[in-house]
Amino acid sequence: MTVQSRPRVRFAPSPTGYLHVGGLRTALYNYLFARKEGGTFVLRIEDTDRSRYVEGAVENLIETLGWSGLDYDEGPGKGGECGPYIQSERLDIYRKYVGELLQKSHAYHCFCTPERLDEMRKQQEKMRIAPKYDRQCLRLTGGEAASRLAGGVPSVVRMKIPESTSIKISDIIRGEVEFQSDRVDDQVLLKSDGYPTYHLANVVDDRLMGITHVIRGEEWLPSTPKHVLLYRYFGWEVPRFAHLPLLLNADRSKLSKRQGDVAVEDYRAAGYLPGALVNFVALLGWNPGDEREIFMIGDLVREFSLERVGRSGAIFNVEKLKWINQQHLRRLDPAVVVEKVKPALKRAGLDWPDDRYLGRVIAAMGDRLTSFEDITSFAHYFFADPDRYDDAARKKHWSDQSAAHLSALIRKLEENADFTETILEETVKTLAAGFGVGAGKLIHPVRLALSGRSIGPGLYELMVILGRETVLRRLRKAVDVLG
RNA sequence: GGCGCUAUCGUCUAACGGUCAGGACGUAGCCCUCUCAAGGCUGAAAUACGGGUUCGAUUCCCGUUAGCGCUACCA
Repeated sequence: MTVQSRPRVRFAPSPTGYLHVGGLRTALYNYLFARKEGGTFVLRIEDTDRSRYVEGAVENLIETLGWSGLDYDEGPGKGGECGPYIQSERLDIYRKYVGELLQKSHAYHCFCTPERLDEMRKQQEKMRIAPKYDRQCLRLTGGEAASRLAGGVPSVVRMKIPESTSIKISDIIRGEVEFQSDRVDDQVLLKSDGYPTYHLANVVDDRLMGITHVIRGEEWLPSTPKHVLLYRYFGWEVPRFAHLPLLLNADRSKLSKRQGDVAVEDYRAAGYLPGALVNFVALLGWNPGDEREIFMIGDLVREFSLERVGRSGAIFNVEKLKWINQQHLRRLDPAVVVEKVKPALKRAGLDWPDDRYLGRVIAAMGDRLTSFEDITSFAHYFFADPDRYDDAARKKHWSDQSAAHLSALIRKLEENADFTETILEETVKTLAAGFGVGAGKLIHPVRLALSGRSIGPGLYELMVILGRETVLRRLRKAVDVLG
């Protein structure tokens, strides 16, 4: 019996610009698993491709992860026993382990030029065989290799894949998966620029950082045999694997830019709540086993298990996200909504008298808001006089008598001392009765005059919030403009 | 092409051999109503196909098909 130690997991993104929602979900499942099991969640930056490095991407990644509410225990800016947590700062470590592989003849130097490799692949394709390194440099004598190395010939280090064996991996989500070694390429481990490739750095770091469970996207499944082999070459215990189903575009291809927003920042900017986005992506591939759908992050921690993660890819459906966001929004304290809505209003150049006013607007909008940004469009008229009148609404609700009706209402409102919902309702209804029409014949044109549209909160509530002065101004303008 | 993964309503999913195949988003209709939301009720909507195994397959096995992923000195 071995002592069951607390699990350690990691999220290991490469800093290519922004946090992808697929990455968010991978991070989330790692986070949930760690928190649920009382383990440790590590953040590691995999920046071994210098050509793809984006300035500021690491900071942005950390910031966005923080916004999402996924706090990590060890990583850049946080420290920990196993640092540094940025791979470009660990080059010496990788070189050391490559040396060990070389010494054990589990790896070899390769001097083939990119041009030659290119040509080789073309030939293989022409012959309709699987593209695979032809091991030309494996046949080099030790002396030949040494002299080329000494002569400064550019080289890489490749791992030597054993012949005719099968590599079985056991995946928590997918069960047993078997690969034939003859189908596996002699993977480059160390590039000619001295940087490691993902495969080497990933295995070495996972080992050195004590990672017990590798929870990552399904796209890594085909390269897992290489990783398993590396663990064996080093004599290390292989961690548990869990390959997550992919997040998909509407056409079922791997979720990508160009088919909608894929950056967490995009959803943040659109006014979605972090808790809602997290709730939504959690449900893409996992479910609690019953019919609950609305979860705060703490609930997710309590309920999560890798066993309940599905195997098939899931389409990122924004409609459902909107609904979930709305569900989260209505559970929020109105005072919080007031604060959250302010930045959106400022960005839109809209002004408001005070918090009390904002509170009333939000109360009036009720469940109509599906995001904080909505207030700038759906509730625009609470902050500025309408500059145009919706055509469809006008056609439907504005009649030849409307101007006369509104003029009469204006006179009534000028006389009325009180400006309350009750009084207003009575005024409008009495007036309508006097004209011999239904209240709707007045209500709709008035709403159009006040808001420029035909949708929104109840009319009397709207009038009270706007106040007598604004109401009168807008009514007069409408009579003037709409005739 | 090779290798691998996957396959339940349009979408996210439940069912771990026996259910009228359930829920949610979306959608249609009705109710409520000054509009729009919200809410309530109702409806349409799925086990890819073909073989097995079994008294009985969504469920287990095989095949086919389809989709996706990987096949870089990218991750």
